[in-house]
Formats: sequence, structure tokens, C-alpha cells
Amino acid sequence: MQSLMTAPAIMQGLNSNLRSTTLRFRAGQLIFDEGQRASRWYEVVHGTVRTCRFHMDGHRHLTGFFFSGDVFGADYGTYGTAAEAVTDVVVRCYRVGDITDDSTPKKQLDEAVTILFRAMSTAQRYLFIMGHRTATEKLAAFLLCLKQQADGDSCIRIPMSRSDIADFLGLTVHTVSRTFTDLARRGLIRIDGRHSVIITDNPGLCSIAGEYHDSLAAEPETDIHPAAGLCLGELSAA
Amino acid sequence: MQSLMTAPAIMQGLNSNLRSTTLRFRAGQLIFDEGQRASRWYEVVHGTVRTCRFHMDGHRHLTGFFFSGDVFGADYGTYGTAAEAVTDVVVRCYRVGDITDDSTPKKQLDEAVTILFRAMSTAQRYLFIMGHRTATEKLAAFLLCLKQQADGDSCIRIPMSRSDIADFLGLTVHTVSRTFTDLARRGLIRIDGRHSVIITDNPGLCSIAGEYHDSLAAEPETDIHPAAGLCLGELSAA
DNA sequence: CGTGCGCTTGACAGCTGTCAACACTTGTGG
DNA sequence: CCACAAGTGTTGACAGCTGTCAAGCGCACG
Repeated sequence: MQSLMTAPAIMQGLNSNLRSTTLRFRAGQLIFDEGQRASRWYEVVHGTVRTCRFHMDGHRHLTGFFFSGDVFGADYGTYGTAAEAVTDVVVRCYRVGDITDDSTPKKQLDEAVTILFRAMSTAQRYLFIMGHRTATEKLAAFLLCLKQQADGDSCIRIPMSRSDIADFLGLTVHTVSRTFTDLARRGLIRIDGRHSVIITDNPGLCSIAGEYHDSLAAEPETDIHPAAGLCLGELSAA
Repeated sequence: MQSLMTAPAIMQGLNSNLRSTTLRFRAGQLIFDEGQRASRWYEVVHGTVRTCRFHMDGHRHLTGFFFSGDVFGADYGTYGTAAEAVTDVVVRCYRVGDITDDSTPKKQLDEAVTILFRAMSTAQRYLFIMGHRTATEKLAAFLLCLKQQADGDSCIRIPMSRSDIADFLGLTVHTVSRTFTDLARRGLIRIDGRHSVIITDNPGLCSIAGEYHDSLAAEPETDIHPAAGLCLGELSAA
């Protein structure tokens, strides 16, 4: 799952000659909307961003969370997801260069295509897991993912709401809440307010997350491009 | 879901100057394996092909079915899925040209990238659905998809086994079987042996499949490239 | 301090996986 | 042609999980 929340550094390479603008958004504010022309891509300087889609039945699906250093909005054509500020955020904003304009070296295109293929691979794995894993396994993996995000500190900050987590993992708020409580009751975590959790039994949590976490975080064949782990959210097309 | 089972004609354009070889496989035979170097791509001449992955826990996940005219195995680097013959099949086999070699026009690269982005979009939609739809909805959509495959004929041939369907939709064989029976009991379909079904209430089936079917088959913004609907299975990377 | 929102918790029902048994088809060998 | 075995599909009983409905708690904000 870790790979769902990291971003393609390659995009930066493709646009490195362009200058950036720094923008601020308040928590909850829309950064860009689904379907808008994807004329800019963003890098998180501070805070947390989520990307989401809305479906015909009204359900919301979060496709990724982005933290300091992560890139989002690197879509092609139009944005395939909306992006919203989870917390107050500071982002750097870059103009999109046409990925296939004449100034782009073939080698970078090659890398970009490779990244896309790998993102598809990740999506497939995630797909499988969404259909075959329990709420407990999903949440355990999610927490381990946040831990990794926090440089491995056992004290995890959870910037997003329960409903964000639910819409990301394909669960309901109730189930997420119950599962948090359950993990705490089993001594695996200690809940410290709404936005903070301490992992008290890391091996236990890992063993629950098990393959779920492994199969998303650890990609065996990383020989082609290290930055190829992609967030689903930023790879939607027009 | 229809888009999950069609293929990128663009790949053919990228390799049109190469000659093909015709091959035959018996039902159940392996065409290529996950992880093998993706040196060839295939076009189904006759029969049905499935692409699949195996996961650490032993579970199998089918990522796509391919029928006459469909292209599979157009992966980049190594195959991200295995391909197996569902029935006896005849395929045409093409050598892969490097997508980024100097002879490839930029315009085609542009189209290839677009297709990849759109495939990601499809994957995301599929992702959402896998987590939020019931067995009945999934199977109804699957049948409608097969119907469309059969040029709209209400009498559908189902070449694959129940367990193939289960592994494709993220269900168990039992649930698939029960759901078939249930749809028949409700008068929506008539089961005619293992490999044939007659849709007796098309509107009813559509209304069950509902958004599931719509959201996968009907892609609103088809202005960029008509062949952009992709099977998940053929877009895995090394 | 009151209101509202997010979060938690409980009761319950529905769905689906698991376990188990059986029917049907296919293929093999006598 | 029949007997048998293996594979596939169907069906039932049951349990576990998760969504739904409903209520209540607690923190944040005005």
C-alpha cells in the first residue's frame, strides 16, 4: 500500500526547467476538480492532500493521500480525480509540459511509459486486495503505511478523518471505527485522540496486514525504476 | 466492464510492419507465464484466452478474458500476468518492437500514453466497484458484458468455468453458482447447460447491473482515442 | 454554555465464505 | 457397453463479517 501514496519523481524531471508557484489551501478546500484540464501538477510542501472521485450512486472513493514531498495532479489531458486539502496545506505548483513535445528525450518517455505500466501493476494488486481482504487487514496495512510515511516512528499522526479512511479502504465509517477499537482491544495499538495512534505491537500488526502490506509495499522487481510505485489517484486520464 | 475485455488496437499500429506467426493451444495450456520477458504480443483468432496472476496466499486472480480479435500480452518489459487458453485457441503472435525505438513516431507514443492513462482510469473504476458491489450485480454485469461480446445475441455462450468467473469477479465458485441459480429463479436468465445462458429479461438484468455496467462499459469522454478501453490484464509491467 | 459534527458503540440483518454433501459430466479402463 | 474415478457444478447449513439503523458520547467552535 505504501506504493499507493508515493509519487513519480520522473514527472519532475520532465518539467524541471519550469518555475513553480507556491499556493496555500485551507483544510477541506478544493485544489482541482475531476474533469478540469490538467494544466498543472503539484508537490506537497506541507500538510496532507487527498484525491477522490464521486460515483453515480453518490459514493465517494479516495484514490490516494499525499504528504510532504509527494507529487499529485500529474494527469494527462484532464484530471481524473479531484484533489482536496485534508489539512491546511502548502503546495508547489508547476505548469505541465506536453509529455510528448519535441523537447522531451525519448529516454524519459521510456521511463514514463514504464512507470505507467508499473502503476497498472500496482492497481491490479490493489484490485485483488480490495476484493479479498478484511477490514482489519486493510486498516492494519493502512496504519503501517502511515508509520512508514512518518519515518518509522511508532507514534503515528492521522491527519485524515475516519470517513476519509473508510472511503479510501472501501469500508464504512462504522467499520473503520469498530476496527480501530478492536485493534486497540487486542493490544496492537493505543488510540490517542482522533488524530494519533501509537503502535504497541508492531510485529503483530505486520502479521495481520501480512500479505496485504507486503504485496503493495514490497515490489519484487524494482530494477527498472525506483520511483515507479505510484498512487492510483494521479494516474487518471481524460 | 466491457472495457476490461477489449484491447488496444494501437499496439498493432506500433508493430504493423512485422510478420505474424499462427499458433495453436489446447484448452488449459499456458501461452506465456507471469514474469517472462514480454517479447511477443498476441491476437486471438479463435477461442478464448484468460490472463491471470497468482498471489502469495495461493489465490488466483483473473485480470481479463480475450475473444476473437482481442489483443493480449502487449506488456512492457516482462509479462505482468500469465496467459492461458480457456478453450482450444488459435492465436497470431507478433514480435514486440521497442515502443520507444527511433522508428516510432511521437504521435503514436502520445496515443500509447493516453491509452495507458485511460486504462488506469478504468482500473480505478473497477477498483471502486470491486469493493462496493454485490455478487448479483457483478454477475449481471458480467453476463451483459458477454452478451455485448456476442454481438448482442440474448443466447450467450460462456466458454469459461464457474471458477474462472469467480476468480475474475472476486467471488467463490459457490457464490457464483448460487447467483446463477438465483438469477434464473428470478426469471432474468435461463441456464442452458454449463456453457450457455439465455437472457430472458434484459432490462431487468441491466437494472441489476446498473451503475456497475454503465460505469465500466460506457466511458463518457471517448473523444481522445476510441481504442482506449483496455483490459487490465494486458497492462502489467515488469 | 449550547450546538453541531465527528466518532463510537450496540443491535440486527444480509451477504458471502467455509464446510459438507451430492449430482452431473467426462474420461478411462475393463 | 458398463464400472469407476476425477473433475465440475449445485445446493444446503452455518458462521463471520460488514453494512444499516439507531442512539449516545465528546470534542470543537461559536
